[in-house]
Amino acid sequence: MIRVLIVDDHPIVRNGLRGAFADVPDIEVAGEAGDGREGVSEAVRLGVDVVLMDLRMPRMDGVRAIVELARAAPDVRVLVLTTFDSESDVLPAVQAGATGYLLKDTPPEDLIRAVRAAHRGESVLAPSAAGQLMGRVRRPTGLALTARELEVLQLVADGASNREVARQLFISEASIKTHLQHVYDKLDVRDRAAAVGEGYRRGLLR
Amino acid sequence: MIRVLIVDDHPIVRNGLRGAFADVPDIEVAGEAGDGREGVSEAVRLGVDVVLMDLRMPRMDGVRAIVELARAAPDVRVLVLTTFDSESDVLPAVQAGATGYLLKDTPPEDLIRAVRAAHRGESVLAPSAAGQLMGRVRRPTGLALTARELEVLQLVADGASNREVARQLFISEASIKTHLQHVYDKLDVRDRAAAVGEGYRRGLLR
DNA sequence: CCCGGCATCGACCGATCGGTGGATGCCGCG
DNA sequence: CGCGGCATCCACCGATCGGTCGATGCCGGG
Repeated sequence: MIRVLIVDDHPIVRNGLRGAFADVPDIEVAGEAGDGREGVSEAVRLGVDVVLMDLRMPRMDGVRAIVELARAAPDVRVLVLTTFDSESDVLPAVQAGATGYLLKDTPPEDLIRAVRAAHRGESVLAPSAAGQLMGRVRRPTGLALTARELEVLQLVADGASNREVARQLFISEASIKTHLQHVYDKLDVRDRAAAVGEGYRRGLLR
Repeated sequence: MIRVLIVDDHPIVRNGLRGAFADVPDIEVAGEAGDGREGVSEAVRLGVDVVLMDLRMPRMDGVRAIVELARAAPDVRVLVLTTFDSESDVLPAVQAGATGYLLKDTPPEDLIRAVRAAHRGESVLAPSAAGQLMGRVRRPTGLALTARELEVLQLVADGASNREVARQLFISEASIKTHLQHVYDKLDVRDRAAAVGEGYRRGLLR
């Protein structure tokens, strides 16, 4: 039995979702919540397996709630269920730890499959949401620093000055400056701090 | 039936593990591999559910194998099973995508439970490994930048100079420098690039 | 009520960095 | 063979940054 919590600020939506699972034998709607804060506490209190989470809500938005939930109950799967016209929150939600991202116009049968999949820990993405992530993942491939440039950037991110990087790589400081200039050009930034920031945001560094 | 792959460079260890699952009805040892590279290809070829992975191996180490596997077969759960005296690889392994981290002195019955748990997507951590992660996760809480300091650091990470940060926050450049000095002290770094790097590594920035 | 943390601001100076315009050698590709 | 990409190196200069004194005002806890 998969225990589900419905978190949405519209009672009508909650009822609709509850109805979608009414005839499903292996899924039980264990509770409902009207905002993010209540969603987190209820998820913990009820010990649910999957949370259906809206994003735009009062008191605490869905992304924030996902973050809190990830800390309070890491085993709980969060399925984001948002309105069809707002697909721009995919990245924050996934980064926050959402297991899936669906739109509210998803057919009930697909929704049921998604809950089962989320319960198994599988990612469930609406096609449009998948596209958002693809673009995010593909970037590192498209924009490539050379091995040397990346090496230099990594050391800079670890706090090394140009001189220290030069010593560690057994080349001159002038070369370091050249490499960094190339990094700045490629990442479209103007200083080392921004380069480090972009490096992390693009997944080049870790 | 949970299909398991054993990846370890010691045949004796592999035999020992295989034996541990001999009388377990819901777990089937689908194959074995002697190094990371073979582990990845066998996991894909056999379509297993859970991989028991050693870390120190020839040709391709376990962490690297986990990374490859996460890309080639994201649904496969990896249970790291390493020697008792080397607990320092917890972070890399978990970051790479390991579902669990156990030591080789784990009793067979616990190991069996761990495989079932991993199959369900639950995290399984040896107590000592859990401690490693706790420390990592607690840091952001324990070491807190003030809201203002974080705000400044975020802007710096986005490429702003001190002057630009000052303008955006409607305060003087001198204050920015002071805030940054405090950030350097708290993060134990000496320049803005390293501060940005530490900020990302500690999860303060995103 | 006083102390400490936080945020704000100023001044000074040396060190470092970023920008520019070069240069060389190696290697692979057409 | 010539071209481009990569890595290496040099010099110069202005801008920025980091380090270190200092200071003020606000606020909340002991």
